[in-house]
Amino acid sequence: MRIATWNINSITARLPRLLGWLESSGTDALCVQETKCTDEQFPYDELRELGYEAAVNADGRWNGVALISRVGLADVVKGLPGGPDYDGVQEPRAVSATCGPVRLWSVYVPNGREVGHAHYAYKLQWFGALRAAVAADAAGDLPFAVLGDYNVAPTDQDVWDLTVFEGQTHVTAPEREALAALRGTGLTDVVPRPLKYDHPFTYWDYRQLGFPKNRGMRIDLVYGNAPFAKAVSDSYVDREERKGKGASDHAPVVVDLDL
DNA sequence: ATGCCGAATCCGATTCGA
Repeated sequence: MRIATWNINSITARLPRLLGWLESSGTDALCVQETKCTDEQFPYDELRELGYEAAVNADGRWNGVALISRVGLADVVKGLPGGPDYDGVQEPRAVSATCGPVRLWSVYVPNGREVGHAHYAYKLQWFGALRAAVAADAAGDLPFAVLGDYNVAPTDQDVWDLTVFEGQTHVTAPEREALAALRGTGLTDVVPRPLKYDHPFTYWDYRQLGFPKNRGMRIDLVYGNAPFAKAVSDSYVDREERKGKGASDHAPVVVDLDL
């Protein structure tokens, strides 16, 4: 089966591309982030016409995640159990479900904004809650993976120029330690192959020719447990989807599984 | 050609993103 994760930066603005990409890629289950819509605005009907059902956790103009599947959606959980509030609100940043033989999470980790900002503390708290919530499944015998926009570059090689990010979020030690702690539950970073250049960036800023100059970051990650990682036959970043007018600033990360 | 930021919202300046 083929699964993927994609920060689509508004499912409304991206709907033609989303529908076209689902068909052309033959993806069975897709994790999406930044739907930027309410549940009422979510394009359930258009997806159903292509044979997909969706589990959605979205409440308006910011954030929002979904699982889109044509191989089943069972035991849906909306939200991050035990997750922290921000400004007194539980933001829609997680949804999980069992899609055929594999249990998947779609996550949109808080950005953090600036080191020392309340949003940065919230980001680290959110990682702690995620670790606790997935620990049992990560150590389990069934294929399991947490996919999404982690808003952290795991290594120095995962940003196009480290000097640009000095003192910024996404590369700090506490954020990387939070990722390492998450892996410590039994998850492996399934690193995709790039379709061009030497590093599998997944995000390129819209501004200043970020994509043509390959000024990217690898922040969209697939963290799978041992049964999941063992089943991976291929993985790549579909940078073709980042091209042209009407692209998201993130490209889909595709994973093929012998399941 | 991969091309100089884009999306949602109290309709247009503001907020957010990484």
